[in-house]
Amino acid sequence: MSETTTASTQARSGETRTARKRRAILHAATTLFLRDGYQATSMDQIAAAASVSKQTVYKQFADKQTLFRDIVTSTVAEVADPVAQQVASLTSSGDLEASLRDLARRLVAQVIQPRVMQLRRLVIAEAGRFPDLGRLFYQRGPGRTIDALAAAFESLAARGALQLEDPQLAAEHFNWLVISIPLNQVMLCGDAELPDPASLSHYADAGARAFFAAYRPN
Amino acid sequence: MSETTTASTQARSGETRTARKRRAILHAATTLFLRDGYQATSMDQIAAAASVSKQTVYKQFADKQTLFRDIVTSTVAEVADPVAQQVASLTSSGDLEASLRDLARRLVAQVIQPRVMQLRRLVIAEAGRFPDLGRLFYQRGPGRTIDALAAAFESLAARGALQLEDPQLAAEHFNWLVISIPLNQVMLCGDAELPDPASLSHYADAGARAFFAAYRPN
Amino acid sequence: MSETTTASTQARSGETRTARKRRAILHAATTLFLRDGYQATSMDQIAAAASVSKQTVYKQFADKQTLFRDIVTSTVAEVADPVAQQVASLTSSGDLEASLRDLARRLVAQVIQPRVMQLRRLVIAEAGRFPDLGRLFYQRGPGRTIDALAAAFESLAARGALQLEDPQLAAEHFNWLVISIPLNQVMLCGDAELPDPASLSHYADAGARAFFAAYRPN
Amino acid sequence: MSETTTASTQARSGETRTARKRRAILHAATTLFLRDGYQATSMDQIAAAASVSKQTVYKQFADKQTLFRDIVTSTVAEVADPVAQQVASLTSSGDLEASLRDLARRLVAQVIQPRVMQLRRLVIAEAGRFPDLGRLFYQRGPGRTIDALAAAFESLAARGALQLEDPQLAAEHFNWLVISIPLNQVMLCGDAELPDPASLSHYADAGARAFFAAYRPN
DNA sequence: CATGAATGAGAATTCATTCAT
DNA sequence: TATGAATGAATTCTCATTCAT
Repeated sequence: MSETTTASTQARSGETRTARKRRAILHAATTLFLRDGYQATSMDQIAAAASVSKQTVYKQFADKQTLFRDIVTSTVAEVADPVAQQVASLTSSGDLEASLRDLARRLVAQVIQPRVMQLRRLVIAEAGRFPDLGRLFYQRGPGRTIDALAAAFESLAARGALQLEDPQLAAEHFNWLVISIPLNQVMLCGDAELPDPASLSHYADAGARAFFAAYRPN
Repeated sequence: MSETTTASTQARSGETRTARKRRAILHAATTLFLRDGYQATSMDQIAAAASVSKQTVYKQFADKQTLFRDIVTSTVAEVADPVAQQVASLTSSGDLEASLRDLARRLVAQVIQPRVMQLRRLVIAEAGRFPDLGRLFYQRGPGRTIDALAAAFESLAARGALQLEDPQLAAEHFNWLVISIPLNQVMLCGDAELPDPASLSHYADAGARAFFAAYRPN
Repeated sequence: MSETTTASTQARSGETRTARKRRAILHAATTLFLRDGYQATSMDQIAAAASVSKQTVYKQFADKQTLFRDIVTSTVAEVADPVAQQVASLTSSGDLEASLRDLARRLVAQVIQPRVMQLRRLVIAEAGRFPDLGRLFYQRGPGRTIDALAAAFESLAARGALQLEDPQLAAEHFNWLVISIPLNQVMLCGDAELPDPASLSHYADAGARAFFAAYRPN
Repeated sequence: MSETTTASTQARSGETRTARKRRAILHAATTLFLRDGYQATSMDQIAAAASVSKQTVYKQFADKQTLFRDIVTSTVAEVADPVAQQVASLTSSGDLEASLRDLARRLVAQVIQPRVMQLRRLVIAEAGRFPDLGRLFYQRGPGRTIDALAAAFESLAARGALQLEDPQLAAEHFNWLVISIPLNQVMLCGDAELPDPASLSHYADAGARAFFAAYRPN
């Protein structure tokens, strides 16, 4: 007799009312935190945006910090760099430089997403108060990408497709060479400064080309 | 009535009492803003830390935002990359790669300074509420460095010491190749993660080397 | 629908589910009220501690005050001084002073019980808001003991075993002489100050002895 | 040019406005805490009763606990048993029993004061949350009286005016014999039950008499 | 001018109590 | 009947800003 219809917040069948409310809270809080930051977002706003009473929020999340942690953690997981898997497809067969350019484009596209950008800003802004969240973001984001790149580069080097001594270092170089330009621009100058897709591709290509020029065999 | 001057408000030598207080306020506010951020710093704290009444603060600065702008602006100026000038010393004479390494080390040392780091974090955190400050930081910081580098690289390329098409792009590559690794680590993982000087030099050297490998003639 | 009864709410043997829940609520609330006081105990806590929904609590007890009254009343009854009955065993035969000492020890042991102590504190703390409960505690606790003592003392005096004019007054003297020292210590200094059993016996003996010295014949 | 007239809260000459406000806060808070207890008194009420803004309260007292501690501490000092000094006047010359009765009356009068009574209730009610305050009250109140009595009794015993082994114990006995009856009555049954002055004197006399009967020489 | 007080609001969190399911 | 959500207010404490002295 419960949990049917009347649906307001994209009711999913099989979801208890409580779970639905919880999701609404998470949704609202995520939006607000990402947009306005931790301190500028109030629990009142969150409750209102979720169309839920403040009590319900506090029933589900012990306090603001807990809610924040939950949100950042799950958002990190959500936007966790799926590029890592595509790195594996880097093979020595074919045109490696072209493959690197392709990978670079994906990487830039991934990192430049508004969600990811906002999350990065949020995490940097609160690094003082939530140091663990910054580390988490780093490990699941850039860290993971770099690790995957390092593994791929090592195997490419073993096959003579790249020439390098320290795969981890090369991976770092690739990563930042490719994403730093737009990343820092948007980071500091705001989303208004978001470069157009063409520029993004250009940055990606140029980064990949520079990397390959530095690390190609001979 | 003190200040032992000719009854005018403008003391001949030294500073007016007013000016001294203003400086005290700026000093205190800078410390607090950099350490705790904009929102977590209260006007009460600032007044207390400056040993000044709140009214005095409001006499000198219309409101909190104005004070914040003033502080960020002047701190940006204060830490504005002095590396730019040293870039000019890059000549084709002698070992260019060694010169690049040297420059890279200075660049890293500059960027990794706590003051600069805190300012960057602050500016990123408030990018939403003070978009102009982010832009300012970018232009006076990385922007200026990159412009100087671009000019230097162009002249080096003209003399055949480097091979490149787009000096601006090469400058960006050099800059981020050199500073991105420690920058992002500290940015996200907190000052606790600050790499030791040896690592910093290592990152600088490796960045410079990679850059030169990518952009050397032939 | 469980309870395996004749579909009525009144189970034949044992307890109704309702009754069991009621007992659980009373148990939980008693513990919490005694430990934390009236104001510091929330209905939420009570419901949680009783593993019952808040609604169930409100079904059984109109409101917090009612629940509190019920609890204090029943706890008073529960710990109601069983010493009173033992007072009757005071006879003129044998060593009266020894009997008084024995009675004194029982009295101290009774009063110093954590449950009784907490209840006394609770009742004193809320004397302003629930004046009747304080009176109730007094009558069923010290009052009853004193009345019993008065009766016993009167009969002892009639038989010449004690010398006194006002039995009620003598009873009060005995009671407080015996329990006041540890009572006030613990009351004001907290349960941490609880004297060891040896001290308690000592206080009891000394009180009884002083009483007998004051009220013995001739 | 400041601090003259306009006086609202019994302005004392030579008192700064701040000090006057501070006193108003202490006065209001004392009244409310004593009447309603710690938890039932809100900072809003206090500010309102003191005709002062909440900010002013928080400027003077870090938080509610601090204010509470200050108030209890100073109230304890204020009502600190001045009987102690009068105890010294107990001499062996003259009618000792009469002197004891006189002292007893003063003791009862002291203890039964509404202020003292309320303070005792308050301290007992909050013994769990502020254990130090209970101890403080005990030491400065009953403790001090008892110590003074013990000293006096010891000297009286040395001169043969009393017969006792343990002066401290005798002092406790005197103290509680004299004050326990009205103390516990009022404590538990509320100020409504306050015995009339005649009864109080009667209790005092009876207590003193019983004490002397128990501890008189021979 | 500069100090302390005031303002007026808003933050996080909790509570007793009552609907709706 | 019993559960979770809602209500609506209260609590402690803080803030940016402005008077009054």
